[in-house]
Amino acid sequence: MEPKIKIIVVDDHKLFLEGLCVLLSKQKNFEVIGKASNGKEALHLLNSFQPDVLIMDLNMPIMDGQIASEKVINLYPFLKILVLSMYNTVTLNADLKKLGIKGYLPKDTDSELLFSVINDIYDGKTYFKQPLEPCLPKNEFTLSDGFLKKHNLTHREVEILKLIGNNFSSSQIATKLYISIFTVDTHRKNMIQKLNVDNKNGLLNFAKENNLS
Amino acid sequence: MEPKIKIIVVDDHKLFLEGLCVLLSKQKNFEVIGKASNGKEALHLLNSFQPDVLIMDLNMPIMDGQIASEKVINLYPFLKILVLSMYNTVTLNADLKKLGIKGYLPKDTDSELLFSVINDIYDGKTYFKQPLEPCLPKNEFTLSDGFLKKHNLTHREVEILKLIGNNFSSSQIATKLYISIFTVDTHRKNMIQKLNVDNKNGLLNFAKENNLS
DNA sequence: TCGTATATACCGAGTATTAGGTATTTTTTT
DNA sequence: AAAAAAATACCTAATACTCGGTATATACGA
Repeated sequence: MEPKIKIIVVDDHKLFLEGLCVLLSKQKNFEVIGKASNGKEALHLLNSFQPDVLIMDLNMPIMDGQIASEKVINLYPFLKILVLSMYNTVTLNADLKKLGIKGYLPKDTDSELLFSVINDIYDGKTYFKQPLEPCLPKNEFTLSDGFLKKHNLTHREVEILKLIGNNFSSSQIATKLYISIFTVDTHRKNMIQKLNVDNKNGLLNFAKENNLS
Repeated sequence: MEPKIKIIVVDDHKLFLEGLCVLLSKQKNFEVIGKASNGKEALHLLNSFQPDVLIMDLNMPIMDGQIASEKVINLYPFLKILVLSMYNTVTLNADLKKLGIKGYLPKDTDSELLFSVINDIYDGKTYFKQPLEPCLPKNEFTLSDGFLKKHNLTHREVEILKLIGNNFSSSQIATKLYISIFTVDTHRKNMIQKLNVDNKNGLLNFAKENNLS
């Protein structure tokens, strides 16, 4: 029997951390030798334990995953790091590659893919999941009428809300939708009232929290 | 031996979903009888299986957790729903209570608390974790110098960035920090350049993605 | 068909942000 | 002590957002 792949997992969401560890431990060729809730704890752990693969969440308090990864790589250049994250931007993958990280996966992948990527990385390969910008345009289809009713929004308003969430200005939105800037302003104004937020930033937050961007 | 508590888990992050299910299954008085990746799937599942407790994520694509919960409660008024979420706002708990949901927990709680809350809810109690606004002020202490260096930001800039992330206007920030609005503008301008974002909204996004708010 | 909801467009006045600067003081580092 | 970095303050002009309105055409349901 070949030796098990030794893994340390770092994530601040404790439920996710524990769940993931159990999931990995159930695989017969993986062994979770440690877990940490933030970058600092992870560095501490690495003083005592040397894993083959380090699974690291980005977006953690105390010490951000990217910074922690940087430090880890400086200290242990041959340690293979797999990054998990919720957000994915166009430049993120490039940044991670430059850092010397061996792989990236979004948090909504299924476990089978995770397992195979861990094996691949252990074997010296790399794997970077591409962000799917053009795919999943979050069109009308995915928006239930329930969502509209719940927030008392109309289709057109949500359409504009998405554009606001994607950081377009009123005049840009007006151009894009072939309507007057006054109309865009009106819709924005109405949404601010309906959603009970203070200003455009509130709409931006709402869009982000409801995955409208 | 008393009967096990039957549970269905709904979450779009597949890794989290699988991990959580395994975690729950390992407890001897829980039995996971189903899992779903969105509200629609959950409603489908409930046609065939009746759990004692439904664990539901908010913030899902296809069908949002809150809407799904509403529908579920209409169909099965006696089903106990426990909501998990990453974001927590002041009004969220109130909304959930009004809906008839039995409990709320943030996603970074540890498993022990989750287990005990599931038991409590099963026993007819409710549990709503209070949002901790004043706590965790994300002060200078939690911000590593690494973070500053990585993004080439200064302490003062991050201080202002946090306030921008918390939706304060330049003039409000100026008042709060006892400095001129011009100074705030300068810092904002510099950060927009340093972080390579388009405008204030970009800063808002950056703040949000880096947990600065 | 009649009302309601929706989408559209406009006005004015005030406030905020943005993109170019320049420039001084304070703090930190060498 | 000198140099570099950080924080401070100011200017102008353009653009964007906000809040108080009003108003019309169109689509949709009872």
